Amino acid sequence: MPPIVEIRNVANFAGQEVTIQGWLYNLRESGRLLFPLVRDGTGIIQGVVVRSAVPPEVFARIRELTQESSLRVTGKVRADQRAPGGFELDVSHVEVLQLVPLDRPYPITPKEHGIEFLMDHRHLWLRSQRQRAILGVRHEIVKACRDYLDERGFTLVDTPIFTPAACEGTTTLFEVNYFEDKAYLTQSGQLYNEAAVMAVGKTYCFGPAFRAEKSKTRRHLTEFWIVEPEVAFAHLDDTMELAEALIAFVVGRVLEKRRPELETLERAIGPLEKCTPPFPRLSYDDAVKILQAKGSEIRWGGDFGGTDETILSENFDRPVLVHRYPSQVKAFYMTPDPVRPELALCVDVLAPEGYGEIVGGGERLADYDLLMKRIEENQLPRPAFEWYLDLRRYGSVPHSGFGMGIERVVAWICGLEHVRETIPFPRMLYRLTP
RNA sequence: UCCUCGGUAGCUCAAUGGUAGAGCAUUCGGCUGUUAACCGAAGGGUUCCAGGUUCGAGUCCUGGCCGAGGAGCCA
Repeated sequence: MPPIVEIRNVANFAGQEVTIQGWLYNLRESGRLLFPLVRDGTGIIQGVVVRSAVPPEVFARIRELTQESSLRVTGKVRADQRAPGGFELDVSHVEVLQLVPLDRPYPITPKEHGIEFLMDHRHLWLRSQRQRAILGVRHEIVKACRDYLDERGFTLVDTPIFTPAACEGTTTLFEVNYFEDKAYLTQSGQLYNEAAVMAVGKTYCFGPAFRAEKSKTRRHLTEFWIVEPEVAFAHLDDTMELAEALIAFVVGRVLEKRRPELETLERAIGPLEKCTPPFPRLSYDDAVKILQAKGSEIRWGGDFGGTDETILSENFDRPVLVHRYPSQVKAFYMTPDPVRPELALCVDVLAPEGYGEIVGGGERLADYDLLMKRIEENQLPRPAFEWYLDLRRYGSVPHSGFGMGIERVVAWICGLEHVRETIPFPRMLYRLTP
């Protein structure tokens, strides 16, 4: 029996007989020649079937194969200049596992399709080369985040998905029945991170977050993934350095390990290669000045719109850290700047090329009285925050952290138009299936 | 939630108010090196739904449904 080989490894088997397990990607025919293209999740290889060289039933069986039929195909690996990937398979035998029926053919043909059709068939669309490349880059980004933090002494502490109240009070939450009670799907692990960090010193959580806002843009999902590191005794500058280093590490890892995927996506490498520290730092004050000079309607005290973020990031060739926003546009738990108390010790990182905010974070309020005041000002339900106040009663220390939205990072690194392609099964305002 | 655009063959799209079409896909035929192969032929329609105007509606009007792009909000 010939060995079962993954397509990505066929170069090691040149001249040998191998079996490949996969799906029919396409079939071309030219007289007494058949060219079945087989994919197996690791690559695509072109098979060559010469009518005179195989038994008639083998030729007939391959000829009637339909797109995405599952199969095992056996043949000899041969280097060939004409083949994409450099190798092709001289087929001698085929075993059909399931033949896609003629009266119900595979819906996604190797031609152009509209986004609605593709999203309705997302479960099949994932098989395409482009989507497989995105899944690979996403995996690498997630792994890079975890490797970076794990190697620096962070402990992963999982935070709950069901929560009793809003983390930030402002955004809309998904409400669910929780036996006789109401619960909400988390929008951030932030508050629980603050409890965990007092236990382990450096922590992060990595999980899904949910926002029930009716956002309808290329940057929004209702369910998205976020990595949130938190460090005890860290100040704003420390968290800015951490965000910068993490982003640079992630980009570097993708460049190192996922070149083929970036090529499939036709992603320009140059802009990614520039993403090395230090990243430019920009105060909110200066950012507003730049925006006003470029014709934005922004006034001091307001938050940036998507267009503002794009204008700002276009001034730089790498991610830009914007710090010290007015407290009024940021969450209640931000520490005020001791020099200018109307500002929060916070930072947003804007990705280059108009991809917008990928990181948001800052220094948390460590003072009990001030935090109490903020909770009251924001009319947050105090009982739900008693445990959070405990963190300021029992050995409160300065601490800082941030959240990085995985989908936006994937969209940026892959050069995608829309975050809907960055996650296997996107959840959006008008999209709950498949 | 608001603004804009769209819904016609399996897919992507055309069609001055006057016989509903093309490319691709599918089936059949041809080709011994094809690269989203190519060449020839065939089959394929509740024009999103419900009303209305008209001799006549895919086209015009009203309402609804579904989707896309953007805004606000956010990662």
